[in-house]
Amino acid sequence: MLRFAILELLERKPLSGYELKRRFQGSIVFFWRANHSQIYRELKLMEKDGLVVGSKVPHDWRPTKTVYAVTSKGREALVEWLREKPKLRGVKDEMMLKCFAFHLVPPEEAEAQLAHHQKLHQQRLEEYLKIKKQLEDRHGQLLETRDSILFWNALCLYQAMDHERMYVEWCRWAIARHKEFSAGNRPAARDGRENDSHGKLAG
Amino acid sequence: MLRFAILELLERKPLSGYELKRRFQGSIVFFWRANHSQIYRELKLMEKDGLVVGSKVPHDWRPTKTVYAVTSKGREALVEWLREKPKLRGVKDEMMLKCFAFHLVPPEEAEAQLAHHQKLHQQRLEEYLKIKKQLEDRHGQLLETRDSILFWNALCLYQAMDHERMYVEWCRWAIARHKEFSAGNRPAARDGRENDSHGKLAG
DNA sequence: AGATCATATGACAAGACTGACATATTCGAA
DNA sequence: TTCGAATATGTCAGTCTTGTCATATGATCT
Repeated sequence: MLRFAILELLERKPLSGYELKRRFQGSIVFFWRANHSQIYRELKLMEKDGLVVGSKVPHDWRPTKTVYAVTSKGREALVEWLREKPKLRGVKDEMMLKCFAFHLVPPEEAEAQLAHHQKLHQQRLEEYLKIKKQLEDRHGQLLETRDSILFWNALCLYQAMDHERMYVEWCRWAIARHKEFSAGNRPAARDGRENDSHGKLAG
Repeated sequence: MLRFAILELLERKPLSGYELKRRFQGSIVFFWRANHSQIYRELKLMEKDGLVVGSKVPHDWRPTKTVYAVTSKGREALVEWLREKPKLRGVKDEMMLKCFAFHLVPPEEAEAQLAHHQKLHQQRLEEYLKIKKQLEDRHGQLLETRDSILFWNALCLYQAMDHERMYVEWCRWAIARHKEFSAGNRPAARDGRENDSHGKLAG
């Protein structure tokens, strides 16, 4: 899995392990991440498998780096993988796992955790918006591009933003429901429910 | 991580490894999953750590099973974990990782994959709706419950549904954008964009 | 009679991932 | 001049996770 993420980036431009790590930050982080120890190890394995070749690039100052480029074998492996039907993999979400047992903690704490999580996702959303803005400044309206790399990149970015937005909204909604629950209110909130997301969507 | 998922379920009711696996299917699958080999191994480790105790329960027919119950130490560990602030973990999404490099495959194939993925998420959403319906048949309107276990359960279920809905919508939207892109259209679609999710939300 | 399904448990290999430790250089700031 | 930050690379231990193979039993279907 990780090796395909690496191949995708190297296919655009040969990079060293360190540069690769930085590229992850700016694009693939949306849906994949890895730390440097993982990346360096994987690069060596991939070289052994003939998917990439490394070449040493000396520097005046700074340590010599090894820049990796995709081989034709690597490119084939990447395309082959891209054409496979992806299977639907399960979500793993620590916050939700906790939420599932929040009846075991004091209600204020549960609510504080929801609020905290909302903030984290909000922040992440804002980072993504910043990245979007940068791309737009450089390339204009993303969806009007003729560049297929940029086009798919944009779709991915939108997906990542949708995800964060959904999460933020859910947190907000959950906190409101929880307040009602704690107060023991039933009917007062009912009229309002038609106007929030779950009133519309959950039917 | 897995051990807390297990503790959450055992805290409600002592279960054998096999039953635990089945419980995962019905509730925690929304945001965590594990196969049986993982569960059995973890249960043994947890018993060694004193978080659970197993007791053999013989059967007339069927092999004897070992039912595990949470110890007070296990319960403490669970609550302690629940009260920690959860850190925001990165998403890992194979489909999106592929999407990022879809410029390398023929456009029809990319689109077919999006459509296929949309269907998978649609199906998952329908499963969740079925589960929701079952819960409602048994307990009435979920958000009006006085049962805190059920309440949090419902919030989690709604989150899972929101997630699937978001994904389905994004796939639909992405396919439409991609058709425009392939056709080389720019302006024709512009008026319509104000009415779809990204016209509204991405600003 | 034979096949298959559901219950019930486990071993094992391989891969993925985290986090801490370790090292070396150069630049710029305090 | 000392400190930290950025560049650049690696090891290692331990954990988590996946997937496959293996083994039983009894029930039910054909």
